[in-house]
Amino acid sequence: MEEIKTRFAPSPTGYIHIGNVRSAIYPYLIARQTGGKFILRIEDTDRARYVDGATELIEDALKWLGLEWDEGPIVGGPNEPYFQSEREDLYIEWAKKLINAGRAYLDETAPEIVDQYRKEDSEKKIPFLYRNHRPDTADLSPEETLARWKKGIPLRFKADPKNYEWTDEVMGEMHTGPEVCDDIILIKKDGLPTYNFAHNVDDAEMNVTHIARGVEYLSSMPNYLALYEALGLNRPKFLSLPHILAPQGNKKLGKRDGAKSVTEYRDDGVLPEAMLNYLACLGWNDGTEKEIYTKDELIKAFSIDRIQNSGARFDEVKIYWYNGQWIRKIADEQGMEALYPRTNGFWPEVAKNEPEDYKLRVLSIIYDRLKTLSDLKTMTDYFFVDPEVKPEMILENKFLKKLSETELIELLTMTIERLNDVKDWSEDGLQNELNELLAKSGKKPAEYFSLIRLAVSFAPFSPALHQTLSVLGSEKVLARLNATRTALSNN
RNA sequence: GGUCUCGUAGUAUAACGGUUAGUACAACGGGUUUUCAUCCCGUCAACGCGGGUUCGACUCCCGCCGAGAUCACCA
Repeated sequence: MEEIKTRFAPSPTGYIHIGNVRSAIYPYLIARQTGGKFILRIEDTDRARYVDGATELIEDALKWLGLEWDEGPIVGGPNEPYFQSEREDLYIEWAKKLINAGRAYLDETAPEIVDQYRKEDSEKKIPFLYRNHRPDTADLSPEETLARWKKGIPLRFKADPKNYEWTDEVMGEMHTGPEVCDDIILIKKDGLPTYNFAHNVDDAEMNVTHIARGVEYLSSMPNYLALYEALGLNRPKFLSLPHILAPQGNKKLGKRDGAKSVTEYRDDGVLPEAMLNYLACLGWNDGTEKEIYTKDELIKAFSIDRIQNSGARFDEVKIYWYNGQWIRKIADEQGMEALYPRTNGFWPEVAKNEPEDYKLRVLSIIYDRLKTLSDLKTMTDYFFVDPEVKPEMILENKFLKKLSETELIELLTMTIERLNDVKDWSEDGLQNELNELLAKSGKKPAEYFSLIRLAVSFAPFSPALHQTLSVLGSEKVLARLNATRTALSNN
């Protein structure tokens, strides 16, 4: 039984955004599911578009998502190197096979001339095919071609115009006619291969069994199949993955649409589990109503034939929903201690020197309000520093505005006096105290609790009152209640 | 223009000839002793159009319409 091998083969032209990372996720899942290998290959044959450091960005994103590769940069493998720019000799070798087979020719036609051909055909309203404009060098014998070929002379494939049929694992049975077969460039003027040639050579060399990539390559398939035949290669399985669509319009999501990099979501406090879960389920489902998948569950449940064949729109609102689910899932299943390390770097500046166990307690009462970890930055200040006292926030509160200032002050006084004597500041203990205070106040819960909540936090929202007070502790609570009472008195 | 692909609510999807067309996000309303959120309950909302085939079509066939991809010495 042949070992399953899949690959992700990005070009180092910048960061990986959520529009293209899915073509890493599905191959990864296929490899893991079958006990096969997942290869990372860097397709850097376009020197003009090469961006320094982009490879690291790609590696970083894959690692964060948990898509570890078995062969590729850093880890090596049996087909090193995994950078196409370092495999130049190999492509030349394979190109010579094509020359010897009479299926490749030298072409020094200037790009301007090619443009001219294109224009002429367009005016004649016939489809532009380069094979209708083959130069004289196309008739040279393999020996002559080989003898004249040197770096700097582009090499073209000699197409075999006919019907092609193949199976796309996602799109189904495909067939095209001879009109789409053309002479594609194999080796460029700079001596490096084009994508069209290099990736086929590499996939063959690396024994890739499943080629997954965006649907934009679907229309190039006949030319690739011609190449397979000319080289005597077996066809792997092909998966054309539909595009992830931009928020507006129906076009493929790209950087121009503001597609964020995968790691930008990491920096915003999205968990990799949530991102992987969401992206995997954007355009795939297992037929059940299950929504939340761990990586292992995805590996187990994934199947190629349930990949959606229409484009799916990326929904930032839903990724945040997934993230909230995952924050709670980790806390509830693995404990707050497991979630806590993930919050590193997401606390407000004022929490910098606070003890870990205190922050852990804050997290434990506020985690179910988080959509992203970075919400901690804006939601927890008052746990670490005394809030600015703003009497108007109390006076204008929808539940409190009907109470007089005198009443408010009396309620605060009553609370301060009672809490002064309380020794048990546990959540349960405070729950009881607050219930008794509420009864004694004669106010509605919304009135009394809102007052105390605002008096100690001056925040638009906060966790349950007894939890908030318990975590803050008697000293802070009493000081803040006093400060608020003083401010109201002076108002 | 040639070739190819796609088409269920605002979004993501289920259904694989017979269901009141299911689910999730969003929106809206309600419930849980305050707020925000979680959680729970509910409401709104979809088969692109037109022909066939069939006792019966979201499902099969044809046409149309709409959307997208591709036609580079970019990948």
